[in-house]
Amino acid sequence: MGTSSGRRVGRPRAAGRPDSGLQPRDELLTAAAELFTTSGYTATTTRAVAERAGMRQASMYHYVSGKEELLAALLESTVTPSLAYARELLADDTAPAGERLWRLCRADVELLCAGPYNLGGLYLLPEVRTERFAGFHAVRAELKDAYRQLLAATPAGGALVKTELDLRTDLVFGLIEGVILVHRSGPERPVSAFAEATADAALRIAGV
Amino acid sequence: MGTSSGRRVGRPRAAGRPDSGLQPRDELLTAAAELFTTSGYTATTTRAVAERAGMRQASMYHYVSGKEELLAALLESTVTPSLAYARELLADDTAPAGERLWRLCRADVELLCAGPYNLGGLYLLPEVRTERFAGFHAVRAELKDAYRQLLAATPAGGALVKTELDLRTDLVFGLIEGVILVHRSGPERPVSAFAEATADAALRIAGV
DNA sequence: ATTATCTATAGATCTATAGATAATGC
DNA sequence: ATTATCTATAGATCTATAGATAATGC
Repeated sequence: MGTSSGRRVGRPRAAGRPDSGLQPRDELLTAAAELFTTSGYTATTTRAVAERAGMRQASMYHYVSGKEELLAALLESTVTPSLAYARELLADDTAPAGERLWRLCRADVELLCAGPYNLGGLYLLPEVRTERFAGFHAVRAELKDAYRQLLAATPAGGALVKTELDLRTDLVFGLIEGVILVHRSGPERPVSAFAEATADAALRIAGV
Repeated sequence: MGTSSGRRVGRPRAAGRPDSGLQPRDELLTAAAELFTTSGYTATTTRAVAERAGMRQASMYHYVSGKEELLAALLESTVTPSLAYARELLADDTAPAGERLWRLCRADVELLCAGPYNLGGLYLLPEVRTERFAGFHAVRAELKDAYRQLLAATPAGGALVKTELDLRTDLVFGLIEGVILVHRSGPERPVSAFAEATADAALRIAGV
């Protein structure tokens, strides 16, 4: 029996929304993604999230402990795919490091620009500095370290002392994140071309 | 009679704070800058701002119409100095365009990283997209246009069609803004060296 | 019986205004 | 008299819990 179409256990929902086909928790995440990015995290109320997900405010607590949990899940979802790809690239010795770095940059920009919402900006929220989001920070630090390792493996990068390598890494990482934020202002541009141009720029910065 | 030391008209403040020497409105702006960047804009209450500025919540309304006005003023203060410098550079034909672009990048990074708070991140707030902040957007757009003009005036930039020029401008502007945001994570680095490295990177992106 | 919802609400805010008060200025 | 404050508060939230309810499952 499919979970989406069959009758479900429990009291029916009050507001008869068309069945999205998503699990309730995913409905909440989708709603949160839209509201957090368009209205802001703090300004978004639990009621707004729940209602957009098709349930009443109190019902949300059946699935998540509150807004923070939604934010944590969304943040991790922005970095995890890039990190998985970065790990693949680190393990692959067949391609030169410069080319692998280029691919990582392109993939990172595409993943973050392709989504319907600008989740990339959420990591700047002051709340995110909290211990509560240590998981996200760990994943992001690992991603940044992958950039560093790929950079270090290039001919140009191999010649750098640690301080210099850290600086280059920050510049490349800053470009990627900054470009994602700026991209929103001009979304009429095709993402794939933009991602490639950014990857080119990253390599120029890296000095490869 | 100095405004800072002499007795002042009006009922004395309740909480006896040391006289900061600032005008009350500036005390509010300073308090808001700190709180907006550390606790977040929406999460910061009017009470918190007023109290940190040394007055009671209600007294704030004597100087500003609310939080929005404070945010608008802070945002403009982050772009106005860079824009003033950009105008100077545009008018100066003695130096080559590439060098002027380099100086603008360096100044922009220095101005935003040198301040005690990371005001640069505030422009990403969803609230800022509102009509209320049209003034800030206008100033920021003018600054971005200065980048574009300097880029176009370089030998490499002169050869670009409009689409290409826009792309390069976005990449350079994205680098500058992204780097400012990333910088916070490693503030043990001297700002001036960092600003110069960023300006170098910007020129490499520009293809100059 | 189990489950996913709902309704209702206590307790804790937060903003913006109204009106009182304590200084200086003339 | 003018001014910069203060205290008090109405009205409008918002979060998280308690307890009721309406389905399915056995």
